[in-house]
Amino acid sequence: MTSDEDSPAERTARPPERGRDRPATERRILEAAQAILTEEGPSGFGVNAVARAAGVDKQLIYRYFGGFEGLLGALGERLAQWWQDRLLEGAPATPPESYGDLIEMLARRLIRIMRTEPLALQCALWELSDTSGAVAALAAARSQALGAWMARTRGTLQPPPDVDAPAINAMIVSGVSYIVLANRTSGNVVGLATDDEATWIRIESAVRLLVQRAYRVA
Amino acid sequence: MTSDEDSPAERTARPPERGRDRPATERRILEAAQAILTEEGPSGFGVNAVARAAGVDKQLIYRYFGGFEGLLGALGERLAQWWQDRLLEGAPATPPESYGDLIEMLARRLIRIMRTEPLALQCALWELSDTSGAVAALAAARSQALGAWMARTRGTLQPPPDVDAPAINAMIVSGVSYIVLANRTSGNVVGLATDDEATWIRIESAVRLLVQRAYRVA
DNA sequence: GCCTCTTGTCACTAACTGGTGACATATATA
DNA sequence: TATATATGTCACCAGTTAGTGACAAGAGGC
Repeated sequence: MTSDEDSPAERTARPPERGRDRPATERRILEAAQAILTEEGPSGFGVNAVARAAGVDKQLIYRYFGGFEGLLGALGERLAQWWQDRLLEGAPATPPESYGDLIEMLARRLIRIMRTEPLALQCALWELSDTSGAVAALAAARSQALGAWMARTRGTLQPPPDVDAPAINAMIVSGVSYIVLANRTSGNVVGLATDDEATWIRIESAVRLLVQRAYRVA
Repeated sequence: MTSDEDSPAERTARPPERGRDRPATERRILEAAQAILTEEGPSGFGVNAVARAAGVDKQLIYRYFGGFEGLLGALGERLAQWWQDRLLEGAPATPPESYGDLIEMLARRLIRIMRTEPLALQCALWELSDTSGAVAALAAARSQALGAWMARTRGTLQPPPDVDAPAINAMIVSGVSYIVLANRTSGNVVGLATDDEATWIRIESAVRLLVQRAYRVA
């Protein structure tokens, strides 16, 4: 209980080292946020963790982004671009010959991205678990990226008129997403050993069979 | 700072009210755990919350179940039975006429359960998000229940020999699961407005089309 | 040189988590 | 009836979270 415990002059506030630069700091924070989400997942994502990873005081998150929600919004914009890049990279997109080919290509790309990019997995997982609606921006980003890829690649291809293409496509995309998600934690999805690489070839074949038979004109 | 603040004789330990009965208490705890999981979901599930809901000190959870993991194990056994009951209830299971009919029936039952039972949703969500492996018991319970229903209902039906039935079925079950899960938080899955009741009819039709075309002998 | 705004850091609160040791009391046993 | 054990409660621990108010110091305008 000496008098020095509350002597106000002792606050030295270690000098900020790297010069003061708000845009750079905001970028650092966003990059740290993306890294945290990638490596720790939604449950590890928070103001404290992001600030710690960015090497910055969390107060700045409140000042620059308006708190948790604002940070999520900014991250959403960043991830929208990220999704577009991931979808477009890889094979040079040889034009599909049928609507079924188009959806099959989409499914293959989705499998590749979700299996190789942890960030994609964590985003999907976050969208499923969040109830506050704050993560809606992330879901919108991915949905928009998928739509853009479709519009860009489909050309003039049309599904057979008697098939409910949106519903079929939702089932395909959802099925792929769920299998990859479940593989992250269990290695056995619905009786399929997803830790075996051969299983993924079977899954791609199953997708091919489902899509081609669904969209074949009867 | 009077002397009564640490006088040891003041610990009165309010009388336990309801008589001491370990089996009953264990049941109370498990019921509370199930209720918490149903209403709050995985993120709200914890020793403190369960003890609070059960009106019991959390110390008993450690004594009777050996902590968090043990509680999960016991809850898993309870939920295995729960899944079997949910799968068997409802329509009296008119025997399917084809393997496709069988899978279609399974998908319909799964949609009904996941849409009407929050507990089913939260279980699926928990399985996807847990990384510690502690929730594996829950996944095993559901998987086993699905398998039992299949074995019980399929009779002698066989899929066409040239189709990879396990992979196809995994895609169907996964697709249905993901769509219902995503509907919980967003109301718009992959461009489908899942908050509209008519959409679910479209989804069931899509499942029917996918399954019947996949399992029709070519 | 002085003054103001911005950038950054520190220190704290209140609430929560999983987990543990000590205590009180009802019940069964000797 | 005395004693041991099982059951239940309380109080705390160290660690975490989201969020806020106060302070220090660089940067630019006058």
